[in-house]
Amino acid sequence: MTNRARRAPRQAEAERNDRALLDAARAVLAVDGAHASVAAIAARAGVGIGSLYRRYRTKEELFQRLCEIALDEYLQAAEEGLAQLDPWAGLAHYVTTAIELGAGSLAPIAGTIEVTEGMAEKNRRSDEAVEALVERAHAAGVLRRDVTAVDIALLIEQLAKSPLLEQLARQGRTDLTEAARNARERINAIALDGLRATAGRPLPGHPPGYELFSQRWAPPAGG
Amino acid sequence: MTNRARRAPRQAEAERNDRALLDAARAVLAVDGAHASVAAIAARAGVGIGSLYRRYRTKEELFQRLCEIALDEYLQAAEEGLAQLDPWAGLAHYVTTAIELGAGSLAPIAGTIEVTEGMAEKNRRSDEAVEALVERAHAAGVLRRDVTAVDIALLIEQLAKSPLLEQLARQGRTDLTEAARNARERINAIALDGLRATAGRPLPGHPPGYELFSQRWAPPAGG
DNA sequence: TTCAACCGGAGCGATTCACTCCGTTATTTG
DNA sequence: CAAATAACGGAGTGAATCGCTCCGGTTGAA
Repeated sequence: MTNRARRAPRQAEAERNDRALLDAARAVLAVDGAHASVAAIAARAGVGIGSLYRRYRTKEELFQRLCEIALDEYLQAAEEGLAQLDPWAGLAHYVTTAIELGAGSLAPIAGTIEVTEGMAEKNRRSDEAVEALVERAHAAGVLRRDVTAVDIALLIEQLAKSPLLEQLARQGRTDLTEAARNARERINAIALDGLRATAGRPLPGHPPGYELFSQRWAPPAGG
Repeated sequence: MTNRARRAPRQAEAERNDRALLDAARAVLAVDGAHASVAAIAARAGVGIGSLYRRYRTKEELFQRLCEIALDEYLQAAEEGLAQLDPWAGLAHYVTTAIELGAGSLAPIAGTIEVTEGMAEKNRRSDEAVEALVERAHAAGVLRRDVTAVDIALLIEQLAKSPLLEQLARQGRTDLTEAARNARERINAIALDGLRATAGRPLPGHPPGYELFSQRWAPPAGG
């Protein structure tokens, strides 16, 4: 009956659109946060809503894909850090890269989507790599002893969101984004210096447990 | 014509409700962020929506009142800091208090409401007090020299929002809020230590200008 | 030239929002 | 105790926005 299937006539365009959608989703999430709408994402990508929904059956599916990509990049950053010879430089590389990554995509949607097995797996491997980074830095005496891997993970999450950049984007003040990015780097540097072994009095309270950090993947209320 | 007007029959209840509304608004803003709805605020206060709208003509009016109260507290924290003899302790007092204040109320609505003259005035006085705190700390040699008052203001804004606490509240995991608060204090302490004169390499880039920070009061896009 | 695959976006139902309107309740006064 | 009235609560309203569907138009390999 059906003739031998033809090849897709506009397949190249489809692939370009897929990349554009993922990039646009990151950009819109960075600005609009958790309220990012599919319409805004499609518009930013220069693509119709229909095309978005041909590739991803639901909004959640798109966000899950985005999450997996971001987790890959987290893991890669941690491994890059381990590959560096200097323990402090390695840790600093991971922290700064993770902050930049989380700001763009992961932070706003963490906890709003269902966790896939692939995400959990990548998360586990990433945690192990960070733990190794921290142990190595401790052993070298460059990281203050009262700081744990969970402290660092929470610090990254705290610094990932950028309220100032979000607001500037909302106001359309693109002329100031460069200055805001500079300011953000300075703040990140301050926080990093607070992690050095030479800096500071003992931290208050007790080291936080892992259960606290892993909550960021848990689904919202009615569970 | 009209007899001499009677006194309000339920005036005491009205005053209690006003306080409850302001407290509830803070609590809801801390959890729901910018999407906090008047219905949620009224419910949290144990008050009907009608009662809220008898006291404040619009949602914005309520938020403006909240902002003015918060700005008073900012200013008070800065003056308390100046009153302390130890320059570092004074600065640390202001920073930690401001973070706590911003987290609860101001940060989510900054930039979404019109700025009243009273707000601008309080903001100006507060800025001056912080500038004095920073100068004193610089003079005493306890604050790293490459940090400016704007850096500190932006650091406070960055640390004010608490994504972890927000998410835990959204999940109803009230059992973990104590642990989260402990973790937050540790992170704040790390950042504070990063400000000490003893800690760290020179900061990257150049000192941010005031125009960047003052943007947080600017209204959204269509201006 | 043909036609399957891909495109874009108007439109749908559901949801949520800020806000209004009005019957009810509670306290003060005589 | 009874009358008067300010403050009460929340169902209801219209507008806005959301995720998603559906379908007529467009493209380009065969």
